[in-house]
Amino acid sequence: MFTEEKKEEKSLNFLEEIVEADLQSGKYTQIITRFPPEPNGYLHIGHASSICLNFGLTKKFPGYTNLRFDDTNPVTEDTEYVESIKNDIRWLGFEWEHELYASDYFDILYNFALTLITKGLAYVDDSTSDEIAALKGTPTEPGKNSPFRDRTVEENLVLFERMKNGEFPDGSLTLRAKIDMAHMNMLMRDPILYRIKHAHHHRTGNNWCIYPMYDFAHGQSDSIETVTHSICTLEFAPHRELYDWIIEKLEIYPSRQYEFARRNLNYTVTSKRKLLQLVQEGYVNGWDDPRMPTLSGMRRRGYTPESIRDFCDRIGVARRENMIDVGLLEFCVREDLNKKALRRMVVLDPLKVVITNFPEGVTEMCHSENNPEDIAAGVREIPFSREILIEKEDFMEIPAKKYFRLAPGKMVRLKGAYIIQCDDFVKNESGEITEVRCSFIENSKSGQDTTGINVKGTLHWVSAAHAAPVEIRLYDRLFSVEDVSSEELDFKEYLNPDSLHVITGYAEPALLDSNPGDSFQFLRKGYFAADAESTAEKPVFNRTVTLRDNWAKASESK
RNA sequence: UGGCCGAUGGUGUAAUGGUAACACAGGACAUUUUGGUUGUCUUAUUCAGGGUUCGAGUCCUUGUCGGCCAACCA
Repeated sequence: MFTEEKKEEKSLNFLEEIVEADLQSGKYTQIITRFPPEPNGYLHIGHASSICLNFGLTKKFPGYTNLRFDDTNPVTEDTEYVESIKNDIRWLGFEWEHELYASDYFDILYNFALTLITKGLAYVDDSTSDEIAALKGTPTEPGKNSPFRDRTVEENLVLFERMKNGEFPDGSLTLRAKIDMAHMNMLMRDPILYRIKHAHHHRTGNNWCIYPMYDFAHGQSDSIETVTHSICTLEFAPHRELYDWIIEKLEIYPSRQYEFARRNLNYTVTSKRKLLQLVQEGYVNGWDDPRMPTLSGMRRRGYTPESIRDFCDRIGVARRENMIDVGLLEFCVREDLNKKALRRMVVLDPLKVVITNFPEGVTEMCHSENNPEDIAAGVREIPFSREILIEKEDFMEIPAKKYFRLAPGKMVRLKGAYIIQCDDFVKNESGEITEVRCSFIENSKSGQDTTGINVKGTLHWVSAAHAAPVEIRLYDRLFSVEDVSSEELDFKEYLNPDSLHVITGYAEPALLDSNPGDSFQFLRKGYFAADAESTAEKPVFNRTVTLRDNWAKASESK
């Protein structure tokens, strides 16, 4: 018997095509990519895409990927971020070849600047920031030369050295490339290469008071590392001309830049500035708040690395603007957790049910599979007794059409236990149903049912006497509009007021056997992960995502 | 009135001059001791006009629409 391996050949994305062509033409025998975060914030779902792209390329083709921190702006950067970034990349499932820092190249970069000055391709400018802006021109008007543009090489060398030595205050002088103030590409109008910042750097301390700009650090860092394919987002496309110019004038290793469109998720913000604001102004409880689209937040929420990688894989990569439905991300995590998560019964909004024909004070053990998708996960014991708890929404005094849960006279299966029939119910003075009275059907116990009765509905339940109260945090999307950037008001105006509800749930005893980070499927309710701070004394579960719910969908549309 | 980059179902990605495919979302049915899962079916004159060609989503051209570019941020 032959089991034919019919692996559907997935077509290459445009970056893979470029790499494959470069490999086939013999331009390279191996490729080198890099993931270049600035350590000024936590990694988010958008970064995951870039990580999967860069590391994915060298997984598919010969070569390796470096982690390089783009730490050229000391005032916003911090080692806290360095650590979280490394942790998140590893959690996602990737390992870099070398851990590198642009700041390691400050000496080399300084010498590159000297080379440019010596070649008459860079000059020290005394202009203020406003003056530089004023002479820059606009996209439709050419700029004008700075009055300091024609200093001699010697003068520039001396001034640049004095800049480095700390003889000038912040913002007083800059080093600029001498290119063309009338260039169509604004970035080529004598871009600033170095600026003065008397600031403490997280790695170089107070060794430097001049720091290179992105354009004078990124391309050269790529070149120093002989990165073959430097992949970045579309907004850097105009920088490519400058990237190439610097490499050409410095006559260094010609790394090449390729751009892809950043991935946008609806109902989500991934701007570092906005995320920082949410954290600093207390709209969320830190970078790892489970509502945050940060990798640390998603981890705490219960997202698995596999599901995030699968998501990145499914959305692909291209060069056009996009808005991806967050529902796809939810689909990915459901699909992964469906295979892995152990099932447990937890009642979130309890209603007491008394089984009137079941003896008082007796506990009977029932059994249920831990995961119907995975027989190897085994079965567990669940105590059953005279008083149980079910969800309020699982009983209706006057059942709606096609409602096949509990209602007067109706029968339902209690998952893993007996079929019960509703005989009566009790209301309080305000008309609220406080108790449902049922009788269980003899010989209908799960696994040994000889009654032949076919019921439409199966409910999750928990024995009242054995129920363990657990804190449950119900999360919903953080924003109530698809795209805050296309709305008129400040993005915080669109925060979803219902993004978090904390309730007490009543769990079957088996749930208590869990550790922080463990994921479970609460039957019929969704996937939940034990919070990082969950303890045996105070168990806390975060809802990762609800289950698909066709009944809720159908009732909504009515 | 500038330059650069884009445009394929509701969404995302394919089709590399030769039958518009896959996934998600939506809809229908079946299965089910989770209204979960699973299975089947279903949803597009490829932004518009013109051109090249036996043949165009793909090449050329014009237009329209969208994004990006004037931080001592990355």
